[in-house]
Amino acid sequence: MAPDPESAPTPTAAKPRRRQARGERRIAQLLDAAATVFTTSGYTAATTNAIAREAGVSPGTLYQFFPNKEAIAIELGGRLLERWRESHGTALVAAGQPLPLDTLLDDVLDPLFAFNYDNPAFAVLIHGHDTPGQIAQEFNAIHLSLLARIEEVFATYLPDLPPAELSRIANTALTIFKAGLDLVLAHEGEERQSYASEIKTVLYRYLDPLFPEDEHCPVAQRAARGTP
Amino acid sequence: MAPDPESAPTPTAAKPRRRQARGERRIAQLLDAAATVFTTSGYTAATTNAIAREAGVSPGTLYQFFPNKEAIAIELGGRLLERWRESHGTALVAAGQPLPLDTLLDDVLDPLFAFNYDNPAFAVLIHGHDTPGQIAQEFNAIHLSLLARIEEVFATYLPDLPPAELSRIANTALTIFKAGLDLVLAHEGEERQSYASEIKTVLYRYLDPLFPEDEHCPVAQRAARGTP
Amino acid sequence: MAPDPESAPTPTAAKPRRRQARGERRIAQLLDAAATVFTTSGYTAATTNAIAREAGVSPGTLYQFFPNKEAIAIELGGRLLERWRESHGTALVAAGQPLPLDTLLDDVLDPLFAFNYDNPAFAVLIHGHDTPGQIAQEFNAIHLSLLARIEEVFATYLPDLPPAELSRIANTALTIFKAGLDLVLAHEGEERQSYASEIKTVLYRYLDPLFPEDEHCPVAQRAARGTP
Amino acid sequence: MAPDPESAPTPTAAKPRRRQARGERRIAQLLDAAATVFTTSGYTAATTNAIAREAGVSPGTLYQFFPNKEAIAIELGGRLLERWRESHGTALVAAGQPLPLDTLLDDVLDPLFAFNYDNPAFAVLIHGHDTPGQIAQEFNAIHLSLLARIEEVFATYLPDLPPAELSRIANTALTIFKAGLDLVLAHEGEERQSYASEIKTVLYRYLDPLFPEDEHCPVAQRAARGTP
DNA sequence: GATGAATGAGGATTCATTCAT
DNA sequence: TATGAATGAATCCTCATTCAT
Repeated sequence: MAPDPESAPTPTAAKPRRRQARGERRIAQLLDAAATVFTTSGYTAATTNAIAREAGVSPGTLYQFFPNKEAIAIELGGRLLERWRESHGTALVAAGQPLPLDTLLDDVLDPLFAFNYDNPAFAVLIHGHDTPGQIAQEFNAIHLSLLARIEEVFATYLPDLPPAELSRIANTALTIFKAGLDLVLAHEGEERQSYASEIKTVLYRYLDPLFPEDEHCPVAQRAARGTP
Repeated sequence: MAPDPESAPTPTAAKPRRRQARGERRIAQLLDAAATVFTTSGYTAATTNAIAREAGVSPGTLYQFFPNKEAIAIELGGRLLERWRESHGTALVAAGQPLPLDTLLDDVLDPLFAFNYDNPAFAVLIHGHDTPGQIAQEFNAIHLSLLARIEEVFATYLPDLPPAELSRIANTALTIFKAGLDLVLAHEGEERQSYASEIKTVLYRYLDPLFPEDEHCPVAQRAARGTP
Repeated sequence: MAPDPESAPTPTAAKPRRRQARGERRIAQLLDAAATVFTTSGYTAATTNAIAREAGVSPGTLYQFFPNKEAIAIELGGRLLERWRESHGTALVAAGQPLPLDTLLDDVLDPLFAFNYDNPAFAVLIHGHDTPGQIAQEFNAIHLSLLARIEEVFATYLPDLPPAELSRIANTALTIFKAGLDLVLAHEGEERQSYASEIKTVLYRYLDPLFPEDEHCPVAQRAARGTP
Repeated sequence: MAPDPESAPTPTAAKPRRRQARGERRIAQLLDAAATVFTTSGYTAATTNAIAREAGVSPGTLYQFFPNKEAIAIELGGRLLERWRESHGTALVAAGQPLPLDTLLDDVLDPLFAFNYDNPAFAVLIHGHDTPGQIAQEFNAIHLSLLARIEEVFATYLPDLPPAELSRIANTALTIFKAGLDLVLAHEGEERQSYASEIKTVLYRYLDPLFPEDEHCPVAQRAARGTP
């Protein structure tokens, strides 16, 4: 049993910092466990008891930090998204000038793939096959924020495209990426690399004709992508 | 649309079989109900009671025809696949000569999209996000058979490609199609048409560079696809 | 009678364990309930809901402590066996010198009968008419261990008997005892005593001719048994 | 509800013979099936559907002849008892003069064992471990009728015994026989024979001291039984 | 009579969630 | 806070029994 050093009913308002800290640790612990369990079983089949067990705490403790199963998934998704943003997400916006498409794809997708290798729960949650009603909603929001980012980037390249089309292209690209990610994650080692390349090729060939010809993109390079 | 055999008791024809008739009708009814429920909730979250209720029968009746939930999904998947094969599945093999890629894509994907508009459960099942163990197995088999078909077709165009690459390309194409299908099904009316086109464009641009230049494929047509 | 730990919250002693305490109490409670229900309905017809109800808890609580109905029966059987061993089981081995048969029978059977008066579930489980597969296995193990003990004792009296015969005799004696036990338990008061005597007589007369004549067993005593 | 076969409002008394005949065949079929299933699974675990299937008829048909599961067991038990009586049951009463005990035991038990080899369902039903309430009652009746027969026989040998004791002895003997039967049936071939002998020995030694010494029973023979 | 479909209450078991300690 | 016991509705599935044909 974990000894509770805080249990003394001292009427003095004692160090709330400590509490927060421990709470945060617990939450992280629980979210890690949730990530594992969701990845293994999917959202619906995952049980809160399994998550608590995986986290090494009792079910009661879990509910001390999350009001219900849904909230765990939402918080986990949010944190993963945030983690992503913190580490690589700004790269493609920070870049002052437009990059050539293939560079752009490498710059964006390589870390995104890498991130998902390390955080497979992200794919599980963001996909949202499975996740019922309310949750889907919540993750749709995340989806939409990704979408918005993509549109933003595309818009810098294609400022004249009608918004509807821009949206459709972004949506299509994101969809291809998400599906491709599953494909990539479903393989290991060299195969995985090959599939990652393949997905980038798909996106390159899909998007290339849309992008304006510019000097940032050497012909040789494009040709290489175009006919492997 | 699935014909409702329960509807009007037309006094015309249909007499020869008696005993099994009611049962067959019930099975169809149950599978229709299952399709609805699976589409709405996904496999894991779907309950056999919900399926029975949707079919307007008692749970016991359901179990008279199916040993368990899994069997329902498998039978439903099998029937949908069969229905598909009966109606359009042979088209792409029946074609004597190789078609130009865009025609091929239209010929194959248009009916496939159309079929999935009418049978949204197919997408749910074939995707198999969610579906546990044994089922995944079962549908993996369907997936693999589709894959084999695609490889077969591609092989007629690209006889010199190393098998591993052929397999990867087929897998990638199928993945794009399946993901695209979800995207398409997620929209209605004109939007849906636009997305269907978009997916065909993705696949066209992905596959076109792989396909040999030949007279079946007029330059003008390809150009149109290449830069819309 | 099983002591009821739930009864009066005597402020004396019993404090060292807290957490597990309630659980242990529940388990005992559930096993008591199971004993009652198994005795009343037999294993197959007993329902876990009935056991839970009898124990005054919800079905969920039962499953917090036992994975399934089988486990309850096995645990109950194990505990009863253990309880038996703790209280009287060693008597017949502890006895340094071979006793005369009638003393032996009294020493062994009287407490065994008494134990079964208080724990009628033991007979239900040990008999295993009814209990399907895995359970039967489990209780067969108990049966075999009893058998081994009996053979052991008989062997000290009859070291020259061929093992096959020894085994058959032990098996027969145990069978008679078990059947007799049912007979005894089916009666009350004086009748019960008479039947208990009768069973001992049966066993005495069955085994006596096998046992060597020795001075431990006065003729008079034997004659009394031999012709009542 | 059990259909009343007499209910058809046909004013003409039409060939009831044929109907009866077919019905009897069905009933026999069903009872055979029931015997098999009860023997395999015990009464509680046996299902009417399983019985119908084993009989090669539909569940509906079963219920055309029996109002419920219980009735099947009762009828089966009754028929087996009757079959027993018809074939050997009268032997021991028909015998004008009292036989020596060992002859009597051979005469009675050998065919009884043989009968049970061929009709293992008899043991299952008569034992009535398992069988709930009402049924047990019913089979208790059969048990009592057997008991009465035994008492009757014993009474011819021991006319002076107080009825209570007579009853107890008969009950004990029957109990030993039933338990012994299980033991015997649980073995095959030579083992089975050995156990059958052993049970007869048990009964012989139990009953012998009760029976009056008489010239029907040669000393040599008795000695053989007494100390094998 | 026979069939097989239909029923629905009930049984084992699970799981999100709450509560006493 | 942490614990783990408690809950009970909901799940999947079974089975005795009934009903339409």
